[in-house]
Formats: sequence, C-alpha cells, structure tokens
Amino acid sequence: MSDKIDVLLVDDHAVVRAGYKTYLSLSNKIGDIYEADKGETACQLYTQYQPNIVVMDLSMPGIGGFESIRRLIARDPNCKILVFSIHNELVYVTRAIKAGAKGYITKNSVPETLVAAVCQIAAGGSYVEPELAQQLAFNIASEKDESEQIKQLSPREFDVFCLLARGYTTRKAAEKLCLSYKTVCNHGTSIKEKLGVKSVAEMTLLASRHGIIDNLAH
Amino acid sequence: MSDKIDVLLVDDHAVVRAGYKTYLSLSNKIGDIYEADKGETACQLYTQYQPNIVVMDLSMPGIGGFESIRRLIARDPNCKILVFSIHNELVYVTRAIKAGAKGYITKNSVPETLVAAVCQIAAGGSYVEPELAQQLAFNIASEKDESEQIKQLSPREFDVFCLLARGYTTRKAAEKLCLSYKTVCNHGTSIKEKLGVKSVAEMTLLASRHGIIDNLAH
DNA sequence: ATACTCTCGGGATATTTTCCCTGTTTTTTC
DNA sequence: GAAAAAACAGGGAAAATATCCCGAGAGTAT
Repeated sequence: MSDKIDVLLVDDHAVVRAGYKTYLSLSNKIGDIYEADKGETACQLYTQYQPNIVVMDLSMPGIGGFESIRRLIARDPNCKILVFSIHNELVYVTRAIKAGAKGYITKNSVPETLVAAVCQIAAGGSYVEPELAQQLAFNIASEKDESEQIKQLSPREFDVFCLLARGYTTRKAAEKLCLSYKTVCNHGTSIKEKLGVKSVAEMTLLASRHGIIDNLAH
Repeated sequence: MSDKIDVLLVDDHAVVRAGYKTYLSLSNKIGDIYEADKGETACQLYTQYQPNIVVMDLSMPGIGGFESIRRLIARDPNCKILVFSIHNELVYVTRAIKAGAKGYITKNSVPETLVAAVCQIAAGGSYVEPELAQQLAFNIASEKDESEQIKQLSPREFDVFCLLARGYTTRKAAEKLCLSYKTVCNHGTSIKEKLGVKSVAEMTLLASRHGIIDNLAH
C-alpha cells in the first residue's frame, strides 16, 4: 500500500467501469482500482481492501445507490464516497449528500474533474460539481419549488417513492427493500399524504416531472 | 483508410464513450474511432467520416436514439448501426431493429461481445445478444409494439386508460364517465391485460412515453 | 434527560380489484 | 340479412390491497 489513492469503482455496467478506469489511470496519484457491480459486493470489497475512496453510480440493481451509501457509512463512518451519476437533478444530489456522500459529479464530467474530485475527497475534502452547487445555492433560497414536497420525504420514504413511481407494486418494492409489505404500505400512505396525491399514478406523474424516472428513449 | 473497421461512437456520456473505446481498442481490427454526444452530431459526423459502423446508445438528449437511427438510415440505407444500450427490455430491441439497427447488445456485455458484434455487423451481418434473441423467439406470439398494444384498446377502454394514467382513481373515473365503479374496475383489468402491465403506475409510464400525457408542462 | 423524527411492523378494518357470469348493444363477417 | 364476434355495462363473492391506529426501538437534537 503506497501513498497513492486506491479506488473502489461501483457501477453495474462493466463498460462504464472501463470508462472510469480510463479516466482515473490518467493520473499517477491513483493506485489500485477495485471493481464492484452492485452495492452488496461493494460493501464486501470495501471491508476487504480498505480503499481510500469509493466512486459509485446511483442506479444499480439490488439495494441501489442510496442504500449502498448508507451501508458503507454504517460500516465505516469515515468512508469517503464520490457519487458519479447520470442524473443531474438536484433531488439526487441532496439525497446522496444526506446519505453520507462526500461528493457528486455527473457523467458529463471530463476526466480531469473526476480525478480532481477523487483527490480532493481522498484528502479529506468534498466536491460537488460547480454547476450543481450553483443550482443548489439558488434552490435553497427559493422554497416555492414543487420539489419541496419531495424534499419532505424521509430517506426511506424516498426509496419507496422511487420504486412505486417506477411501477413497482407495493409487494415487489417490499421484496426489493427487504421490508415487510405492511411497512411499505405505511410508507406509501405517508408519502401520498406528504406529496398531496391520492393515487400511485399521480406519484408517477410527479416523479416524472422531476426527472426521477428515467423516462428515456423516445 | 485501411481495411480496419472505423467506428462512430454515439453516447451522451463521455465516460461511457471512454469505456467503449477501451473495449474496442482491444482488437486490432478496429481502426479510427470517432465520437458524437448526440444524434444530430452523429448524423453530421457520419456523412463527414463515413465510418464502417455506428455504435450507439438509445437514451440521449435531443432527438433521442430511435430518431437518430431513422435519420442515419435515411441518409444511408446501408448504414450499419449497433445499439449498445442499458435497456434489456424486449420493447427496445424490437423498436431499434424496426428503426433499422443491425444489432443490439446491452451494457452488461463483455468486451469480446462488443468487438465480435462490431466485426460481424461490419462484415454485413447482424447481431442480437443471445439472451435477448432467445426471449424474442419465445415472444414472437405476443410480440407487439407498445403503440400496437394501445391500439388494441377498445374506444371505451382507451377512455378509461387516459383517465387512470392521468392519476384519476377508479372511482373518480367512473364518476366522470357516468359508469358504475365496477365497470371501470373491469375495464381497468382488461386494459392492464392488453397492455401487459401490472400496475397503474406502469400504465402512466407507458402513456407518458407515448405522449398521451403532457407531463412536461407544470 | 426529554423530545423529536425515522423506521419497522402487527391487528383490525375498509377499500379496491379480480374473477366469473349475465345480459344488451354494436360491429363484422360470411 | 343472419350469424358470429366484439364492445359495453354491471352484479356477487372472494381475494388482494390499503388504511388507520398502535407501539417499540434507534438515532439525534435541545
């Protein structure tokens, strides 16, 4: 183990990890690079290799990105996590940071940005993509946004919200989150109350408006 | 211009393109690699560089993947396009092929698969990821385009569909249509069956994809 | 220490949906 | 023009789901 920065890459797509690697290998400050394709594996590898930083995507099969962050933090409260996501919606940024991430950049970033963010965070700092940081600053000021409602959701509620809005049944969401059906049911009820909607379809629409659903490919 | 295969990469994320490149550069059959971040640019670069094959993602800003395929084909009917997508749903595969793509693989594919597919298609063949091809084969009977499914709805069912997808509860839809609650319920069931969805949220997503709901204006 | 909020779920009770079935009206089809 | 096939509307019973109310434990802030 040298003074270089060891990185754990977490993304479910091998080709994307290859891209990360290419970016990171441009710098001689980066040491070993480990790879995980999902959150569960990431937790395991983190304990095993003790990397200096975790670079990860949010959308993954299994426990998903947010829960992955929480679990990593639970294992090691000093764990340094940089989220490198496809999403440039503020909701995700704030959620990720609340979950414990030290940084957030998007996949549009250039290699230098990734390396810079990694170094900065590994050194104990934090890094949020300037453009997003700007938006955040303005967003905090103006509190009339419709997404205020979404911000009111607790972390767990947000998890449930994402799944239900995507078309998951309550039962399947419970399965995915390893929760009792009743718990998800209850979360669903309070989500609807907080968002002021009556049906799951309305939840979907709201989520869709905020880009929480990748309604990609037209 | 040698006998190597020149490739045009189309993906809006630079890091993903870097991954593609890493994969492709493993083979000495690959020649020049050009890059585009969206469909419009792709069309332009295609005309300019005349690559042997286009490798592209489906979810992109601007005109999107499907329209990009159509435009490329319009420019050059012999244009060889390999879709390399995050989506493993059959709908996307069939739509891509209908649009004119010669191949389809997912981002879970290993490097060898990508290179093999590229070579095969460049040589005039086609390539669909075996697993997806299998599923397609079994799905031929029920293979319908999404919009085909919507067309299958009877007029009355379509009425109900629109309301439910917009967030109306069954009860309110019944009220609006001056029908018994039970009737709307039953329509709902057959709609779900015809569309092949399990929840109202999925109906909403489907409707949203087809522009039946204008969710962009809020 | 106290008071939050978040999380998780049980039990009893609505509510909703499904499945199956009976009719009536259109619309096709031969 | 008659027969067949959809579409349309709903009832009843049973199954599935959701809600409401409750309490317990964990964590955090005052």
